[in-house]
Amino acid sequence: MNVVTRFAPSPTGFMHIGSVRTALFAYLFAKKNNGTLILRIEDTDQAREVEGSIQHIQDSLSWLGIDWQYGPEKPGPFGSCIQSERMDSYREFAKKLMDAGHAYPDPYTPEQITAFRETAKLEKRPFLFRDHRPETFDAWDGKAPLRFKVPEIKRYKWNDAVRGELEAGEEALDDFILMKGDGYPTYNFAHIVDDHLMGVTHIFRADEFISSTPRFLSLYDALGVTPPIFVTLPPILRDDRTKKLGKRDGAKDVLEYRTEGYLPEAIVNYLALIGWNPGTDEEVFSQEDLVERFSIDQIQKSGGAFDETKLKWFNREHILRLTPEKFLHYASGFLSAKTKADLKKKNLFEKLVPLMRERIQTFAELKDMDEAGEFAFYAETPVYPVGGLLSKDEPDKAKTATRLRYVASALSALNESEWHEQKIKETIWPYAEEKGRGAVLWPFRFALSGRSKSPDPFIIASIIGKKETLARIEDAARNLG
RNA sequence: GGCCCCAUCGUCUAACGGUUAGGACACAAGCUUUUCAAGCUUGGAACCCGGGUUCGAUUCCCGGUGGGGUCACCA
Repeated sequence: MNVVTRFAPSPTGFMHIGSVRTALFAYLFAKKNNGTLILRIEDTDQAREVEGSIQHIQDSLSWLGIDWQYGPEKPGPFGSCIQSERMDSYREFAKKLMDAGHAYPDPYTPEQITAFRETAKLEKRPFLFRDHRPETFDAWDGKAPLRFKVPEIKRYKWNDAVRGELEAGEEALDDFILMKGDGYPTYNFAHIVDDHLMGVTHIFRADEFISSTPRFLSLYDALGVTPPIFVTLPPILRDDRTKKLGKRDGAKDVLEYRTEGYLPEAIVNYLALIGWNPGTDEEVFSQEDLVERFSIDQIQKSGGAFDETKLKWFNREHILRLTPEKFLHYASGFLSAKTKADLKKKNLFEKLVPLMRERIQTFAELKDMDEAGEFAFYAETPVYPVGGLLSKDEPDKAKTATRLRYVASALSALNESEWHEQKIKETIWPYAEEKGRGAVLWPFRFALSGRSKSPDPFIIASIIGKKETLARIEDAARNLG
């Protein structure tokens, strides 16, 4: 089968984690099967439309590496991928239904409908548009709301690729609106027409649509169209599991994760594992791995919570896998211009990659570290209180100065080719063992960094170089008197 | 409330009738080459409840409970 999937957001704002996951699964499945992914914009509710959303949605998907064959700027053989530009199709199908006796113009005003609903509410029963259907009706003028004349109130059973046999009943069926008073189709109608016209074979959707499936099915029946395969995804819950993740309660714009220093591959990796698993213990995947392994029958039925802590762990795993060049590229976006310039001037930027990499989970942490001055001492001689050099083990100034002078003289014996972390460590270690690690290593490290918390002295020394290392140590010893 | 869906450690999950119920995140302790990270080792931690079916149920069936969803001229 030639697979065609679609992701069909409404342009009502940004994309959150939940909608991204739906898009991702549709993408993975299409890609895996050399199929087609259509990005369809469902903009039939003018009131809710938010300016710029279409671009924002595309930016989000692109950032995540999710690409599509047909979209807002790439019409398909079926025409535009934006519903507001497909009005002719909806009118045509509406007319077809009307002519076949499956639809009729709504004779009531919105006020009357509201009154019906109020009555139902007072009688504590759900409002369904059933016994309000007029005996006879005029031809459709194309302006009045058009209602579907549901052929039969019955129980529907269908098969879902994830959930298996599902059923829902008559309670969901009534003469629902096909075309609204403003001339636009409803979602219920438009998505069915489009999926049909676009040849969609698999609908990846959230599970909130299960309960309205009987409506869709009754419409497919009336249209004489075979429904696509439903692939219903489990919900993503808030981290407290109290409800489905949604824009209303805190779900944020997925692009915010970019600002916060997350890698798109980490987001994709983590999201793929909420509601799907490869059937093995492996967890860290590249996008290519995911495409290769993805399959519908490993999709989960039950909902899963979105846990940002685990996302951070995935982010770290992917940061660890970045090439130094890529790491630097991302890091550049989070370091101050001054820090970058200082480090580059002394040729230290590349040397710091392993150090930076092992200390962060998100790139935003690099920004925090930078602002806290945790990189400044590499390029600039640190200024610090002399007392900081004294360790708990060795509070005596004169003795600390002696230790430092010994370290300096031992290191000065090394030539440039020996100036690397391992050799520096070997040179100092026996002395540190003899005099007490704290008594030697603490002042050594503090002399180089001027900070009570920093990477170890050997790595710092190897980064800033022999000359600078000796200068800093001698300076420290001199200040101690 | 009616209807629908779901149910394994705190969280994400493995198991497709027989396992000491596995892994990962998180957490705790210990180790490690001063500190901060990282790393390593170890540890605690789950089959929602009740009935069936079966030689045997976490697994299959039914009921309950709990959670989620849905009842628009929104999608």
